[in-house]
Amino acid sequence: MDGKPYIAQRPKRADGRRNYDAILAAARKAFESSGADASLEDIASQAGVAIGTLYRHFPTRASLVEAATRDGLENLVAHAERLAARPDPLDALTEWMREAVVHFSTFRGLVGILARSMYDEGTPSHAMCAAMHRGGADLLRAAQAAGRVRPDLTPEELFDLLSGAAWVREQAASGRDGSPRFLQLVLEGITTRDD
Amino acid sequence: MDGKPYIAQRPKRADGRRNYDAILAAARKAFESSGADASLEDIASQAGVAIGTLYRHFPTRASLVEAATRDGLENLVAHAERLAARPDPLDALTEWMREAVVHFSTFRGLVGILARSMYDEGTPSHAMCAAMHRGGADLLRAAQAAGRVRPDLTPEELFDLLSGAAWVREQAASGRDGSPRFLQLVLEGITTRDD
DNA sequence: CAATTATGCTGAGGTTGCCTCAGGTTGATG
DNA sequence: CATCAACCTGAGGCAACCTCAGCATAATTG
Repeated sequence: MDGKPYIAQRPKRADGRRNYDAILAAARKAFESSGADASLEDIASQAGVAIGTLYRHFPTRASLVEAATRDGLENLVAHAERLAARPDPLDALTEWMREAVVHFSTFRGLVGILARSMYDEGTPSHAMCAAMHRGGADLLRAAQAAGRVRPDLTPEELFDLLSGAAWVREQAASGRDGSPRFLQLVLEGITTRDD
Repeated sequence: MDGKPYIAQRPKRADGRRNYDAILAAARKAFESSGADASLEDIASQAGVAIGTLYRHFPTRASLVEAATRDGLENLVAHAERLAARPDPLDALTEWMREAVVHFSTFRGLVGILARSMYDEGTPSHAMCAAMHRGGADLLRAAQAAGRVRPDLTPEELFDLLSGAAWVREQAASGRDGSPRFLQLVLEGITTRDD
């Protein structure tokens, strides 16, 4: 428990900011094409920067991943808040889950990182994961209150299901993406039957 | 399509067989404690063998993983056949899925390897995956024929669900294993309601 | 029981990726 | 323009991967 975990911050000097941005751009590209274990030295050289500079801005791989995915996940959280206003809470939950699966599988290896961050404070991505947890939990609660989703489902379980779907999508690299159907089955499984 | 993919075979000379077995034992231990990306040099030295010897017997990591998991998965397939004789086909399917999840998550990283092998011939584990596919598909078909499982569920989808559960279990390393509940939710989701 | 041979073993070494840190450079500030 | 904190560089130590030339030995054969 030593204060706050490092969240990469935009540096103050102009050259620092330039490099920070270049590294981030290179990292996004590399992660997307090679997964979360892309070579950091490649990323640095793609960004036109020495390896030490990369480590200055992003002391760990996890911190770089966090920075590279922050925007997308922030959007996801924001979307949850917007969806909460929808008249049909099951619709809202469904749409959000679909979107979440896509964001969770932005690149190979991300779901695993997020899943671990979810319950491990002191991880760079933990704050964002906690925010998503809140957003998802709210949508779930609303759907349950409306009697549309089985009431014994917890947010943790929801995220397990979600992560499972994202993982399936991640594996899908070439061809055959089973995640839409996976999610459909899960959704039909957790909704209450209106007979 | 070049003949058969390498499946590690027990070598002919006595010292060869000794080393083969020692490597396999060391590999099982290492995979279990460090995951599928355990150091091969560590494994070799634990087995009391030079690194070249390990590569002689197992030219790729995948071939070592295959050999290390073969027995367990063979048992799983055999069990599917035994279960097929059960009077209640839903019971049989349920029990087999539970067991499969455990075997799929023998060590961190295995599910991913199996999931990729499932549809990629030319992978060492492909043969075993195909056998499991058959076994699972038979149990599924029986449960569907008995009207106990939704008829539109394909074996591929079943394996996606199964792999998702195993993946969740894999992540559970410390505390919180969500896979039993995951599987329960999935099972309740795919069974037909008898109202 | 050699002699022969195929099978197997060794471990140095090339390659890549990780990460650190001592020393040099430069943007910001007054 | 002088100062200095912020920043950058890249060599180098470490670990893991994988290959291969040369040596060792189990099995076989006469």
